[in-house]
Parts: sequence; structure tokens; C-alpha cells
Amino acid sequence: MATLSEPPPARITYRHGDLRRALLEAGIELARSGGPDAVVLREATRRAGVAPNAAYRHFESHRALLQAVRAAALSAVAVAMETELAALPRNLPPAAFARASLRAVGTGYLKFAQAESGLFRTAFAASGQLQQGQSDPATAGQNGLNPFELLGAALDKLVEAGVMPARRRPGAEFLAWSAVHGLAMLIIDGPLGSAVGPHMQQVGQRLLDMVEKGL
Amino acid sequence: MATLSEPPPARITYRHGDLRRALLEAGIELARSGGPDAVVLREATRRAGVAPNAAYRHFESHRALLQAVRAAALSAVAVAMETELAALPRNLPPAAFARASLRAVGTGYLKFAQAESGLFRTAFAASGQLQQGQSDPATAGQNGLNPFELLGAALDKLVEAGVMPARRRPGAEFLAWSAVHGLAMLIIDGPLGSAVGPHMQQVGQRLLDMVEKGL
DNA sequence: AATTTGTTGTGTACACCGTCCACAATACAA
DNA sequence: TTGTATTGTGGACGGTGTACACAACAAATT
Repeated sequence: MATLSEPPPARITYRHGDLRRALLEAGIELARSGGPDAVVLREATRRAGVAPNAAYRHFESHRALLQAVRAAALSAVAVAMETELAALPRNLPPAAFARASLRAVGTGYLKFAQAESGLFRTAFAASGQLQQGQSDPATAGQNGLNPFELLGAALDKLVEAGVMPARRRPGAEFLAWSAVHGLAMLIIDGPLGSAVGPHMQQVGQRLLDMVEKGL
Repeated sequence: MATLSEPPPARITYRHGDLRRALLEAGIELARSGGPDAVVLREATRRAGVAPNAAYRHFESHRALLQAVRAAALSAVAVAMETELAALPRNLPPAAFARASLRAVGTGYLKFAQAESGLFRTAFAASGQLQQGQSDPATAGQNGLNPFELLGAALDKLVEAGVMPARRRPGAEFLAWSAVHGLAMLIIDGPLGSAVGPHMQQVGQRLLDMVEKGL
């Protein structure tokens, strides 16, 4: 699989037209199939059929590009969660529905980690420098909520439905998120990893049991 | 803090004497203060006062060096856990002692993540390729057990003491590890991160409650 | 319509990285 | 002592991110 990478048709116009998006999408593709370390500025420009420095008109640095890719990856996680939520049966009693919602959020997260591990790793790579603070809209799914906010909403429903005492609500997202994220990491490159296909689904459900019971 | 890096005394002997260890320790130092991306082969050789290629007599590649640093970092995590275990009061009844042991393991893990986040990130960076399989002795602490094995031992004690039903034992380390690791990641560069000093200690204990209750 | 101005892509260059190759200096064995 | 294996050196290559000067074009101003 050599990267011959004939520069794609070699643009006839001097201007590219939508270079920022092209670079971002190239970056996403790189991340998808190689994780954060694979998103290389020069390769992105190559794929966009453009000189390396052109990237600097749209991204301040390699870090900035990677950050944008990260945001897109986070958004994809949110969409995966929303997909799982949308598949929920509509006719459940409120308490059961609230519980199922929390599970759906967790399940979406875990499925995404398994199916798109490159993007997942990019979204949550230990960068060593804390990002955001404010919720960047680029990290959100179709409902405008990012993964963390989706989890928060599910927990809120749990309180509304009377399943979880309101006193335990503050900070609960940290606990739930910790558990699910940790398992996702284990799946991706820990002692689990491969050869765990169905096992994983099972461990995942067991973990969600733990969260539900222990929260 | 410019890296003047005068080559340290410029070795009088042609042979270095203990280059492998010197490179490894330089690598550890780099990891400590910059995480996995900071462990750079050429910089390690510079610090050892040696030409870049000399490293290849002791490590097959940059990856191999990083792997060795990773093992050392894992070992440091094990030691942190053992320290916490050693500080346990000796006069507890078996059940309480078993419970406290599990908490000690988790606490050691979390404290290490906070105090040595560079090393921690190096130890557990999402490398995208699963390591080990066999337990490398270089990853162990003073008792010869690596972090994962220490956790397993704590869980075993829990079963022996009758606190945890034996049926739930298999796979339990995945659940416990997931939760604690996830929180550690959150602390290092998630929405928590800084400004959480004491909060963190509290959230950590709450998480351990959840594990204990939900396991 | 002509000219200025601002935006966006190009070219060249630099420092740094990991790694390959040929070779030199040393230790050790025969 | 002579030969051989080990360990470090020097130079080179292709890769990376990025700075700087400049060219091509679009848009705004005269």
C-alpha cells in the first residue's frame, strides 16, 4: 500500500475554494486510520493538493489542526450516543426510560470506541494540556450537546424520574464518565484489546450495571 | 529554561560504561516532564553525552526505548500502590482490611496520576497497539507484581475475606481498573484537570465507593 | 476602468527528528 | 600478539513543523 499520492487532478484554479474544510477532512481521515499521531500537517496538504504552507492560512499551527480534528471526533462520539438514544423504545415507564437512556449513552460511547478507535483515540488522547473550558459547538452532535453534556442530560433524567436521589447528582458525571472511559481505553489497547468482540459487549453491560448500582 | 546542554563533561573514555541505563534514565526524565511525546531518542543521547546512533546499540528503535521507559513508568505506578498498601493499619479485621486494600490500590493509582502525570501518561498512553501479553518483570514493583496484578491480588483478598461473592470475581479487575483509570484520565487532562486539588481527593473516594458498592 | 489593498497559495530554507551505512576505537579471546 | 566482537562516531537521507519573502488572484476604492 505505497503512498504514490499523485497530487489529485492538480487544481486548475489558483485558489482552492474550500481549503480549510479539505484540510480538516483529510485530517479526520488520517486520524480515523492511525490515531492522533497520524494527523500530519504536510500529509493533509498533500491530500488537498496544496503546498505545505498553505495550511497556515487556515490553521495557526499543527496543534490547531489537530485540535479541530479532535473537535470533529468528539462530535462523532456525540452522534454515536444520539443514535443509541434514538433507538430506545418509546413506550417505557419513565424510570425505566431514564435508566435505559444512561445505558444508551454508555453503550454509544463504547461502541464508538470499538468501531472507530482511531477517531476515539484522537478525541481523548492524553494531550497533557487541558483543552476547552467552554463547550465548543464543533464538539457537539445533532442536538447541540457534546458527549459530556449528553451524559449530564441522561443523569438529569435519572433524577427527574426519581431513580437517583438529587443529592447524589452533583459530580455524578465524573463517576459515570470515568468508568466508561476507562473501559474504552482498556478495550482499545489494554490487556483486552482484540479477541474480545462479544466478551466486550458483556463486560460493558456489567460495567454499566456497576455504575447504575454504585452511583 | 533554554536547553544549552553543554555535553556533560564529555566522557574521557571512549566507551560509556553503562549507556543503556543512562539512556533509559534520560528517557524517564524526559517522560516525567513532558509525557510520551517528549521522550526523544536524540535528546536522550545528548544527555548521555553520546552520538545519536549509539542508542541503536542498546535499543532497536525509538519505539523500543519508549517501551522501556513505559515499563519503568508502570513499575513506578506499582511502587506507588505498594506504598499506599504498606501504610495500611495492621490491626483491621480481615473484611475491613481487604476493603481497605482495594482502596489503597486505587488511591495509589490516583495519587500517582496526579503527582507524576508525565510518567503516568507515558505508562498508559493510547498507543494504538496493544503491548505485552506476558507480564514483563520490568513493569513490576518491589513485590514483583505489576499494577494490574496488584489490583488482582486486592480483589482476591476481597473474595477470601468473604466481602465479594466468588462468582463475581472473574473479570472484576476490568471493572475496577476501568473506573479508576478513567478518573485518572479526567484528572490529567479532562474537564477536571487543574483547580481540583482537594475536590479530586473527594471525587476519588466517591468513585471508590461506587466500585465497592457496584462491583 | 484602473488602481490599490487584502487574502490565499507557492518556494525556499532551517532546525529537528528517526534511521541507515561505513568506519574507528576499544575490549576480549585465541 | 593477533584476530574478532562490541560499542561509539560521522555523514547522509527523507520526514516533519514552521518562518519568511513573494506571486497570484479577488475585492474594494478611486
